[in-house]
Amino acid sequence: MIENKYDSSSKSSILEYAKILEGKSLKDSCGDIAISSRANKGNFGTLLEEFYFGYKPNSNSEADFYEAELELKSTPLRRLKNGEWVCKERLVLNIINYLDIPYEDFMNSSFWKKNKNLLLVFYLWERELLPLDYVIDLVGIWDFPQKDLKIIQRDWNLIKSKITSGQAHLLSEGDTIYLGACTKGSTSEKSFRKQPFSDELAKQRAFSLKRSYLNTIYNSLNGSIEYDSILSESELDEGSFDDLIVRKIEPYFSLSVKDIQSRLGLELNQHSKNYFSSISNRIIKRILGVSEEKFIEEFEKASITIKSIRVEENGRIKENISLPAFKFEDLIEEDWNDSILKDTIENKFLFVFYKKNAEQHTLERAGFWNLSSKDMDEFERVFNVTKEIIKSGEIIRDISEKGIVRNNFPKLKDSYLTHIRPHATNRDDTYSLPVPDKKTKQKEFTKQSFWINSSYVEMIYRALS
DNA sequence: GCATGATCATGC
DNA sequence: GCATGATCATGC
Repeated sequence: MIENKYDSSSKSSILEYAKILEGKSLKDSCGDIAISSRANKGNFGTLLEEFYFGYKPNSNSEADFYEAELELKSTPLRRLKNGEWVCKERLVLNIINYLDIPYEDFMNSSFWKKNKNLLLVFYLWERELLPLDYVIDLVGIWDFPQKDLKIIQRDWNLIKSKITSGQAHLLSEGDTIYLGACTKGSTSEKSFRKQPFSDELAKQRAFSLKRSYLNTIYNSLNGSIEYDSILSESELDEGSFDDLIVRKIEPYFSLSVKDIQSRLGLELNQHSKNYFSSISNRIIKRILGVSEEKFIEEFEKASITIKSIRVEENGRIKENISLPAFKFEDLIEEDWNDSILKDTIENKFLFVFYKKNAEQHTLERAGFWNLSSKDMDEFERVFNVTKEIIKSGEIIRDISEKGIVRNNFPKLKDSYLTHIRPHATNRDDTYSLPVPDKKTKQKEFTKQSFWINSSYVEMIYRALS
């Protein structure tokens, strides 16, 4: 029915035909399929392939339009509170074949063969709508820029080397910069696979472009945001991503915050209470050579967050790191794999440590860190414990005479990695509970968040020395 | 003294 | 008005 609408051997013809989708839903574009009962069930990508492009979805190792070397991918955008649209999820590409990859090179890999050129269809996801009614916002072909490709190629090699050294079960999303090895399939036993150089079963994983990277693709196809890059293409030949960036910070090691400020010509307002956190972020941006009002391209693409930590004179770290407060109602609806929490913690962090020295702090060390697969499993465990507590409605343990409310959420001692603490303006700053508390019948509870234990941060601090 | 709960300050 | 980073207060 769609024959002759485009030339499947020509990139430009396919793109031209795909572009017609912009501003419309599949129902608009394909009309008659709306009455098909099947069409109300399929997911967006399947419907797009079958009814608009007119081919059956497949799992070939070749690209979807193999003559044109073009792989079709659709991906949802979700609206933020401020009205802006952002990518909702990572872009999942082909499955990682643990048994084959040790014998592949990047350039002849199944990954590169299939995904060299992506035809991307961004659609506006809305909870209440059927896939047929999602409006297609933007269509474009993505050719990886050389600079990105260098990073992606290294990511691919890192994933390969973990598998080659019998560590497929230890793969973790945060290991890599732009290209991830994301879990694919259910978390149940059956999604475990054999790996070639170890008897341990490993979770099935697929190559994926991180959500943050996909977001910058969307923005650059749209031409909407300006980024400042910190690594040139030639620099990338001189070392790993991590090393290159830490090397840029190194000249400032052992200088006091004040000295760095005067060296960089940064205004200082010591009296402001969040002086430290704001000044530290500004310092790192300036050291990396990025103007303050712009985003760091590589950090945005890789979703790298800067964490500035103060170290006591005796080498201890007092502060736990807070994560954004969660909504009780949202958390119980989430599966770990598509949870906001996992999304927040699975990428890399740039830790910058400032050591207290007499009355001032000096920049002591810096380095990248990401949670290991074991850490991710531990977070998943604590996440699920928390979820069950909210679901059971057994939240409050007791209330002291002074009105201090003790709860049953996981505590510092319950995990080496994370605990739950209030994160609110005051006790009355609450979110509603999906199940009223059994003891007090209250329907709301003080906002809480996951915190990363200071002892874990201390461990990072020692590891980066 | 430390763990836990409560609250503050700032900036968007 | 809220998110975020930081710090204070209470009680074991």
